[in-house]
Amino acid sequence: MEQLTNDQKIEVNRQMRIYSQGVKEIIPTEELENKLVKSILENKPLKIKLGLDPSAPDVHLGHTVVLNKMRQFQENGHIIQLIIGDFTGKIGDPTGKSVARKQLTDEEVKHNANTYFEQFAKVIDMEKVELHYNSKWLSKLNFEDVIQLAGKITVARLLERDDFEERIAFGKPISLHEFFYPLMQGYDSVQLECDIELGGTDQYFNILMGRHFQEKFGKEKQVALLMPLLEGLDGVEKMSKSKKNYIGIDESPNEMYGKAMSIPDELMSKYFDLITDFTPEQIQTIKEQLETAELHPRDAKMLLGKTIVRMYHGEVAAEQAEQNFISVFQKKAMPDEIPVVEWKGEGDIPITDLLVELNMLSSKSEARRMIDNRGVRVNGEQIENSQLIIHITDGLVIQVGKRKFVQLKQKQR
RNA sequence: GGAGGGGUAGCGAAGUGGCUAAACGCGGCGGACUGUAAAUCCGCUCCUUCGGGUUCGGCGGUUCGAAUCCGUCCCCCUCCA
Repeated sequence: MEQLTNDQKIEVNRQMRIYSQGVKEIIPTEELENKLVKSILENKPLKIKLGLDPSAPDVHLGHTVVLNKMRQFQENGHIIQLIIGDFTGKIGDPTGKSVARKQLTDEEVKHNANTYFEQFAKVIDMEKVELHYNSKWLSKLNFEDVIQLAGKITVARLLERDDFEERIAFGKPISLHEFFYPLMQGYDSVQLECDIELGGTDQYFNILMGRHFQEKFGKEKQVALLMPLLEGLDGVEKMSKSKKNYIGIDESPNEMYGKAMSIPDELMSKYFDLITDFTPEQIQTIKEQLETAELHPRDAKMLLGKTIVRMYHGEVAAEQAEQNFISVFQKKAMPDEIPVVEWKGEGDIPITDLLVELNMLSSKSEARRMIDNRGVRVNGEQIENSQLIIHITDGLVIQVGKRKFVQLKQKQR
């Protein structure tokens, strides 16, 4: 810090402030500062690593927590290194559940990677990203290399990982190959000489492995920058595709808005913190108003919903989504836009068959139950008889539950 | 290599020959209330042409009848070496 001019000091502090925002943990903070100093003195951008699992390409708001942070680095001229874990993906991150992971073909990996990129482009500048596939170096290691790598870490150290600890405590199996996941991920950092690795707090262990192995290989250690995990719509579990508690950044404005409205109240400020583009001051104000009950939680949520839609679909879509929500869910009107399904058959059909054929429900039994539970409406009218035969007419609106609507359009012949 | 324990619905967990399509809890879904929040209450939670059909790790057998008994295979855990 001493060798810096005043302006440069200010710059370091400015960046430090930005990067610390919303972060759960920086390990260690001083090193991040040192790296920034060095970067400025040598006029050399820092390399920021983000590892990606190639098997689940749907990008949701949970991912944007990290992506937003990436963008901040990018905006200050640092380099993002995206690593597609095509090799690692074959092993499977230890999750306790995925015992054997499906082996992806090269095409699938490519396709998934592209899906990521298209969606990432909504948050970061993909033109300026450095792209790597870790099979490039990992697939070249022979058994001896692997043993040597394994020799640089102790079993006790590996067992510290929460997930392993837990599984041992509960008598759950751990396959040996799972131990290699952190090794490989750590080796990636060695290869790419990463300065900083970003990730969710669930990546704590893996990211620290990067530091460990860099040191063992005589490289400068990377700084771990851990973002909080964003709980999904259920308010309990981490947002994830498999839990179906996510808001995808590709989803339609109405879906996004609606889902935002079902987020538990307690999570409001966290969402504002982590996934909106508001300034810290704006967020602070919202938090205070929520606390003093000046702002109704529902209204805060509407603002959140509108903001999310705006970020991914623009101002106009945001306004429309809000209007749609108000009319459909607050005033219980029909939505403006109902998915239209062409219907080739004509005449009469049992209601249960219709629901299944429209893919609104998965079996006739389910349809029958749904009707018995008063969850089905046709043209706004609640159906009470599951034996009902429906006469198809053009424009018929079928509703299942509160959210699922379909409008029939008779096919012209 | 040896000894023991275990595999039941999305998950946890009862059930050890018919009354079991399988208790109970969680989760999920629908309804009421509301703010598509929380809490609460009610209902549903394998398929079905409503006759029945297919389910309890896989396969085969015993039996009028099997999640339950027998054989075999697969998988998991614990302890000993």
